[in-house]
Amino acid sequence: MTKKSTRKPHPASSPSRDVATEERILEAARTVFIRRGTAGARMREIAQEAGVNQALLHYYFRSKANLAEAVFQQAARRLFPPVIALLGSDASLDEKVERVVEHELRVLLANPFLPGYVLAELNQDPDRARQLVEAMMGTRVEGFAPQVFAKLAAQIAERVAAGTMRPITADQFAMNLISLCVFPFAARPMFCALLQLDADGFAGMIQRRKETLVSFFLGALRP
Amino acid sequence: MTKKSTRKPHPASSPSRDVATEERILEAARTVFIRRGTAGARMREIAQEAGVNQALLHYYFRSKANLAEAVFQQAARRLFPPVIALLGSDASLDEKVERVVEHELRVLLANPFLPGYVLAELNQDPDRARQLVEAMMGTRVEGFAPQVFAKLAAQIAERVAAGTMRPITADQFAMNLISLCVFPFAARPMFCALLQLDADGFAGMIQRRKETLVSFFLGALRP
DNA sequence: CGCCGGCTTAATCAAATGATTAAACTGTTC
DNA sequence: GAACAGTTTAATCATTTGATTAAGCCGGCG
Repeated sequence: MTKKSTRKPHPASSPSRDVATEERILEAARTVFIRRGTAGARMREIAQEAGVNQALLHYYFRSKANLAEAVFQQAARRLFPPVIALLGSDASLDEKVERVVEHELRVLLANPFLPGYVLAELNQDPDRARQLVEAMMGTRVEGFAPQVFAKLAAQIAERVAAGTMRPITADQFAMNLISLCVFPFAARPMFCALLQLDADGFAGMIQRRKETLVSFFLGALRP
Repeated sequence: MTKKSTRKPHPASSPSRDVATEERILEAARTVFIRRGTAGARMREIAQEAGVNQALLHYYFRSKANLAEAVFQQAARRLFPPVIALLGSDASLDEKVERVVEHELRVLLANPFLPGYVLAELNQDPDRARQLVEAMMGTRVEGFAPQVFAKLAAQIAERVAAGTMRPITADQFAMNLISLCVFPFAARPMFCALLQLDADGFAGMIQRRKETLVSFFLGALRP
């Protein structure tokens, strides 16, 4: 069903598959892997979710491990490069804080299960850490981590010297900012249980958080 | 081996097992479940880790699900009640911040993989949320969440009225504090990859964090 | 001793699961 | 429209895995 009437001729390319089907499989794999984790996901469930036969998963991706890696790298590429780019940009520190908070809460509110999935994968499979950096190599996030932190440190030093900020290392600066943005999503089931929130209640709480988090963080940096 | 020479007679108790063996199994189960996650853990690996036969796992615990739940509830009981008790105590807000940070970083430094494991479980199995509150019922954490947050809110309102603190809801106060303490551990593989740290480097970074986190957090609350 | 009951093990089972195979289908080309 | 190449499917395989079974072990007690 949903067959493409216009099919590109692939004269000499290696086995070139139906890109729409491949995307449908990836979409289903995202859903199932994010819901169950890689170890808990079943190829049959992914096939059913995609509305195709199980053998097709192996036709497009060779193995479960390949499919899982594709999903993970895609998730990692969505989560990390934008933040690193923001932190490494030329904006002022205040602007960076504001933009990172705004960007993170907006993106994570639209994908509330991404952080839990990515963190679980990173914790359960030692190889995921390597795949993480590998996923970011392809994104040409100019400079990558070291330069970003060097730049952050320089900005901080400048403002500390000017007396408009209390000293903090770039590492701790970034870690605090990311923690405050991401952890509520990673620990979403915990907070929902403790504060007795449903999905809407959680979203509302994050909305209120948007208002307060920037001033909280900037307030902590005052001298 | 390591047979108990003194064995208690268990006249009318339900099948009472060798408590030392049971503890060895639980210890092994902790290790494997925390390392691989429940879905990724194998009963055979747990048995080998404990140095016993696989059938013994089923003799002491009926099923993998039972064993996994025992490990999870134990981990949850170690992580949550102390923090809730600290937050609900009679100490001042400043003292609470200081004590929570000190307690969390110390406990998590000794068990760096607990947060990742617990969060992964909560995200991958919807039933874990119920088991979480169930685990905390048994600990008689006087008052439980609602009272704790009510008390926090009262303390905050008092200091806000006195002009010594900027307003913040008790929810956000607690969420910020927990996020800053726990997230670096939950995202440990991520930070280790991004900052190129090994286990020692990570521990050192947390040590430095101990010095700065309290003043960072209290600084954010200044009016 | 001899047997009794709880503990432990080796061996095995049945179901689940990732992967493969061979056949059927579909649109394209000549 | 017949042959062809890429795509999709139903059926099946081999392995893994949680769970069970039946027999062995070991100390205590009569």
